[in-house]
Amino acid sequence: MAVSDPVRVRIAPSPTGFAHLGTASTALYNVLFARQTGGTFVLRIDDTDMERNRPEYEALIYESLRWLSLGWDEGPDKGGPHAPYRQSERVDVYKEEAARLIQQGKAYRCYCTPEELEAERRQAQAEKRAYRYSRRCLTNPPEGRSVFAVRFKVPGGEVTFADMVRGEMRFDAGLIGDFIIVKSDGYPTYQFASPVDDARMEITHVIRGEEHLSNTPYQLMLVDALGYPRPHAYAHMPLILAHDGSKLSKRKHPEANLILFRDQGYLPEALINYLALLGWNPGTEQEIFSFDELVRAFSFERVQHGGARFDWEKLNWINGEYIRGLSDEELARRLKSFLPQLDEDVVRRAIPPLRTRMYKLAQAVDYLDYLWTDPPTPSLDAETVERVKAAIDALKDVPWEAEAIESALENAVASSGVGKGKFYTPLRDTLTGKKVSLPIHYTLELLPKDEALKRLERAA
RNA sequence: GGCCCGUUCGUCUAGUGGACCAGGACGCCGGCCUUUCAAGCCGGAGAUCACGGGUUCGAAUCCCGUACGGGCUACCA
Repeated sequence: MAVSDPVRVRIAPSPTGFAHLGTASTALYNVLFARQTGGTFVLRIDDTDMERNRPEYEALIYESLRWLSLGWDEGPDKGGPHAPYRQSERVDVYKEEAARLIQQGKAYRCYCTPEELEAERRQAQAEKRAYRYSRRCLTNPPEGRSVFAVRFKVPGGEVTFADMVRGEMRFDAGLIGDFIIVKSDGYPTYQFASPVDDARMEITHVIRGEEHLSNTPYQLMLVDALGYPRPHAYAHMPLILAHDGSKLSKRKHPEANLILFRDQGYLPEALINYLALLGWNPGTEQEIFSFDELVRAFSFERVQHGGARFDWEKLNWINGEYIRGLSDEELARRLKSFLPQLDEDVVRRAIPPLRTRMYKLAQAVDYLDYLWTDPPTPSLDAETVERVKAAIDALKDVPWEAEAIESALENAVASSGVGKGKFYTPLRDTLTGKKVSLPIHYTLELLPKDEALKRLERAA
């Protein structure tokens, strides 16, 4: 592959579960690099696991990536010069390549049953040696069997390659046993399909998670055996870790589901910002980055080598920063789907007191649900009831607008002989049924005047 | 077991031989503001740089070893 080739990168998620944080993170780094170099970003669906694939998971990948504005230039839904982009639709390609390898003596059929392989493995373990396939089907194939997988005959030697984050990598392929490239169901394994497609789709830079670092020599041997040019470089990005330091996985960590972030009201641009900072840093003290700033600042040299724990607290802070930075119009627009019970006008009026109080959009519900639910009427002592009555009197003839309400209330407080806290707390309780609310004048104003007065009179 | 990657405040990190008895951010604690809760502002605590050996006048920074964590080693991806 010539160095001057236009950059082509890709992600290859498998639709075996919801789209998760790791997919977003890898996609982000790929997109950043593509935008930075004027390259092309390809989405390839890696659906070679017939047991676990589900079409709805593929739809979720599209939905999640689009939500994050991590759009692709070529993919199953858009087509492109290397279609199809779904591996299940490229089985002929892999079969053809496997046949070529077999013909050239670089791969062979393996008729071993899972039980036989398991026995080999056990044996090796018992003898305390590293397990490698015995090659019995190469040297002494069994007779009369028809079910087979295809194994790559590992040539051994040393495999070296350039990693943009870790530098020159070197692996001893002598330690790698012959591995399966086509499963007995006819579908390719990841180790086979991935490098074949990368080569055929002319991927120039393979940017993926660190879990694939040790897989790279497997794939490079295949690329060489097939006679394809190798990618210019790889970049193995640090893993996102769960709180306990283990790799964030779909099974163990359902909270890594991207759709859940959207549904809780994390802003896509805030999540992107946080993800970029997890494992990479600009070398300056800047923390908040627009997408364009990320495109300009990102570089693989400044990528962390070790995994990073996902920290909700910091994400919450960044998300809050973004929420506070939104215009009233924009915030109202984004809040809409979280507050279907409210008129646009009410949402709009709620924004000034609301915006500094949320670190995620779904919290608006906690502050505003008193507007569409009827709180229980508190039972107040005689003295408190007098104050509520005073509030009603003060409010009765006031224009229903926050400032007017505030000054009317302040007058009532002044002549009540108690402080604001003591005066407002029962009002808040009566109006919302909660101990925490927006400032009392906003709490009142957002409610229709008759409804507000009704609730107060009920308690008085 | 083998191979690979990693290890700086609770967390994310700055740091590439002397300016570091280690800087920033989140979180935490205290104060101010304040009707509650936030936001904002001010201040503070918090890291013997995993450990042990080297190299060097000098090491968080270089080398070796150990420990710990993670990944891969599947007819999962």
